[in-house]
Amino acid sequence: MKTRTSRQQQALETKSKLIDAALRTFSRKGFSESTTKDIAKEAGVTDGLIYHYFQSKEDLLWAILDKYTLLHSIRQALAAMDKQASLEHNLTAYFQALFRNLREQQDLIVMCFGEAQRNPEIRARVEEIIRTGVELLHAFVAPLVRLDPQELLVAIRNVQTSMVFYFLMTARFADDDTQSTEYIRTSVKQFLKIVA
Amino acid sequence: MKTRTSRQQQALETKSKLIDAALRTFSRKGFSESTTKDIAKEAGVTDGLIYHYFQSKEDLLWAILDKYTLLHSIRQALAAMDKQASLEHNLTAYFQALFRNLREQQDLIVMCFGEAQRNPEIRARVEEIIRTGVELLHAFVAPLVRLDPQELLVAIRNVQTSMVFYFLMTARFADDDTQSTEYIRTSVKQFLKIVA
Amino acid sequence: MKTRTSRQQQALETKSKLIDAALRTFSRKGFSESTTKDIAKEAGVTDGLIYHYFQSKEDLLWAILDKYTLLHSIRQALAAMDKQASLEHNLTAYFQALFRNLREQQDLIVMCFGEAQRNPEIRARVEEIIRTGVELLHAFVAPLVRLDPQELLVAIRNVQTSMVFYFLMTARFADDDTQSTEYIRTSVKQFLKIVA
Amino acid sequence: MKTRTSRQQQALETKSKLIDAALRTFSRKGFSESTTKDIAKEAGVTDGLIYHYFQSKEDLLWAILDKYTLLHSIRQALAAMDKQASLEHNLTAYFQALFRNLREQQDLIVMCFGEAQRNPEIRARVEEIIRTGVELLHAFVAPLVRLDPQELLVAIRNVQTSMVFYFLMTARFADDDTQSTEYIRTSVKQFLKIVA
DNA sequence: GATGAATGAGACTTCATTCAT
DNA sequence: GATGAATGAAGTCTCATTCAT
Repeated sequence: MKTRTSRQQQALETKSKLIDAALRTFSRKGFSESTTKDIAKEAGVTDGLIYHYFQSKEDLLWAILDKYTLLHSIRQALAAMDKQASLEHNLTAYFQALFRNLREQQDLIVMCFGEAQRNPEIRARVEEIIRTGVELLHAFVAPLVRLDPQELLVAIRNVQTSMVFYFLMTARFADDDTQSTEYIRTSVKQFLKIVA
Repeated sequence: MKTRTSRQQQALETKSKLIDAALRTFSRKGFSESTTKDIAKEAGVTDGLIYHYFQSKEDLLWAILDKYTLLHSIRQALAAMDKQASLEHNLTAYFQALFRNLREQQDLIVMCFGEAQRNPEIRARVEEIIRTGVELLHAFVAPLVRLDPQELLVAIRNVQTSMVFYFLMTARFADDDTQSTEYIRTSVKQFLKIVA
Repeated sequence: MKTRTSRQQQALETKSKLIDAALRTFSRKGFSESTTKDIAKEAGVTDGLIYHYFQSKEDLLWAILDKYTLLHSIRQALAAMDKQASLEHNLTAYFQALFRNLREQQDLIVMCFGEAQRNPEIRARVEEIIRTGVELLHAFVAPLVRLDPQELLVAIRNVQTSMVFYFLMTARFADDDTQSTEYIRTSVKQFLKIVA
Repeated sequence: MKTRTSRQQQALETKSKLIDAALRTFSRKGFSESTTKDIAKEAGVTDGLIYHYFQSKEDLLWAILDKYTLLHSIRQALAAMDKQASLEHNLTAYFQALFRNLREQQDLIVMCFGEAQRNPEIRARVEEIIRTGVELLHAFVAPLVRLDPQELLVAIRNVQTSMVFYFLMTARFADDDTQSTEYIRTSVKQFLKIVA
C-alpha cells in the first residue's frame, strides 16, 4: 500500500540524496579531496549518475548552498523568543538554539568555513549569513538596550562570531553540552555588561 | 669568521625560498589546489628541486609551520606595552599590533584557517596558538582587573577570536586601517566594560 | 541462454586484453622498463583504463600469474602419453610437447625467469611450477624404472631444468625445430641410461 | 707510515669501489630498480661522483662485466684437477669448486641471470660463458670417455646448466652445503652413467 | 533513470644527468 | 677529485567527465 512515488519523485529523491552525500563528504574531506566516486558511493549510486543531475562537481557545491541555509533556523530561534522574559534569558536561549542548529548543520558549517578562505563565492555566502544573523539579532536587541546602535552592532557581531568560533574549535568535539552551556552563560552575562 | 658558506648558504636560501613560495601558494589556492609546479614556479626553480629539500608536498606544509609562528609577534607586542599607560591604551596598542602582525603573516593565517577544518594537525596548531595567545594576554590583564579569572579567560578568548575573525573576513580586504582602528577602539571599550 | 552479457562481456575482454598486453610488454622489456603507457598502447586503450581494472602496475603482474600457468599444459602432455609405447617414445613426446608449450607461453616464461631473481613472489611461483612439474613426471616414470626414487628425482629435475634452460637460451631463437628435436632425442637417451 | 697511495691510486680505488657497489646493488634490486643514489650511497660517495668515472649508469654495468668473469675461476678449477685421480673424484671436486665460485660471485651471477632476458648484450655474455665453460670441461673429459663427442657436449651442457640452475634456485639460499654436496654427488654419478 | 567502461589531462614524484663550486 | 644543488623528462596514478548501453 505504499504511496507510489512517481518517477519524478524518485528523481528528486536521488538528487537530494546526492546533495546530502556531497555535503557529508565535502565537510569530512574538503571539496578538492572529495572525489565524485566518494560522493556517489556515499549516496549509494554509481559514478556517472552525478552528471545526470549536476553539471559538475562544483555544481554540487552550489546545490548544497541552495538547499541549505543557516538563516532559516536563526529566524526560527528569534521568533521563538519570549517577549515577556528577560533579555538574559532570551539571549541564552537564543545562543543555545544557535548551538543546536550549528550542531545539526555541522557538515554545512564546517564545509563553508573550510572552503571560505579559498572560494570567494563561498566566502560571500558566509559573510552574508553573518551579516544577516547580526542584523536580525540587532533588530531584536536594539529596542531593549540603550547602547549606541553602531556600538551594539559591534558587540553583537563579536559575540556571534565568538560563538561560532567556539563551536568550530571546541564545542563540536565535546561529548556533552556542559561546557558549552557554561560558556554561553558567561558570554551572555558579559554581553549584557556591554549593552546595559 | 668565514663567510664562505656560500654554497650551503645558497642551499638554505633556496629551501627558504621554497617554503615561502609554498606558503604564498597554499594561502592563495589552498593546499590541494596548489600544485608542486605552482610552488616551484613561484620560487623560480624547477619541479624536481622541491624533492631535493622536502620529502613530499605535505612536508612543505610542516616546514612552513616550523618556520613561522604567530606567537613570537604576540609576545613582542605584549612586551612592548607601557606599564605606565592605561589598560585601554595598552589594549588598543596591542590589538593594533596584532592586526599588523596578522596582516604581515596574512598568508600563514589564511592558510591555517583554510586547512584547519580538514587537517587535524593544523587544527591542533591553530588551537595551540589561540590558547597560548589567550594565556599571554590573560597574564598581562589579570593583575589589573577585578573580574574572576575564569570569566576573564572567556572575555579574552572572545575578544581575541572576534579580532581574528574580523581580520579574516573584513580587515584584510580593506585598503586602509580607518575601519579597523575604529573597530578595535570600540571592541576594547566594550571589553573594558566587561572586566572593569 | 541469454547472450546479452554484452556489456559485462566487453569489460571482461578488455581486462583480458590488458593482461595479455602486459604479459607481452613485460616479457619484451621486463617489468620495470615497461611503462603503463606501453601496456595501454599495446592493448589499444588509454592509460587511465588500467586503473579501472587493476590497482597498480604490479597488480597486473599478479593478474597475469593468476590467468596463466604452465602446469595445466604439463598435465595435459602427461595425460596424453601412450601407456603401451616405450618410455623413450613417451619421454620424447613429452619433451616435445613441453617445448611446444614453452614456445606458446614464451612471454610468460621469459617474464617469469627475468623477474624471478629480483621478485621473491615470482621466484616462489617459478619454484612451485618446477617442483610440481618434477613431481608429475616422477609419478609417471617411477613405476617404470628401477632407480632409487631420490636419485630419480634428481635425474628428472636435472633433465627438466636443462630443457627449460635450453629453451630459454637457444631453442626460442631458432627458426625451426631440427636442432631442438635432436637435442631432445639425445637428452632422453642419456636420461634413460641413468634410470635404466 | 702508511704507503702514500698516489692520487691516481686513490682514483682507481674509488672507481673500483663504485663498480663493486653497483654490482651489489644491481644484484639485489636489479638494474632499473637501482638508482645512482643507491649505488653512490653503497659506495660511500656522493651522487655526482659516478659521472666523474662513468659515462652513465649503463656504463657501470659494462664496467662490472669487464672487471669480473666466471671463466677465470672455471679455468682455475680445471687446472687444479688431479690427473691421477678418478674422473668421479675430479668431477665432484670440479663442481664443488664451481659452487664455491658461484657463491663467491653470487652477485654477478644473479645480476647476469636477472638481466639476461631483457638485455641482449648481457645474454650474449652469459651464453659465451656457458659455451666456454662447456668447452673447457669437454676438453678435459673427452679423452677419458668413449661417448660420441657430440653427445658428450649435450651431457656436459646439461649437467652444467642443471648445476647453475640448482645454485640459483636452491643452493644460494641454503645455510650449509650438506644438500648441495649430496646433490653434486648424485649428479656426478648419473653423469658418469651417461658417459661411461 | 541508471550503469560503469572509457577518456585524457594533469598531479605527485623519481631519477639520470649536469655543473658550479 | 669530490660535492650536492639543480634540471627536466618521464613514470605511476588519480579523477572529473563523457557516453554507449
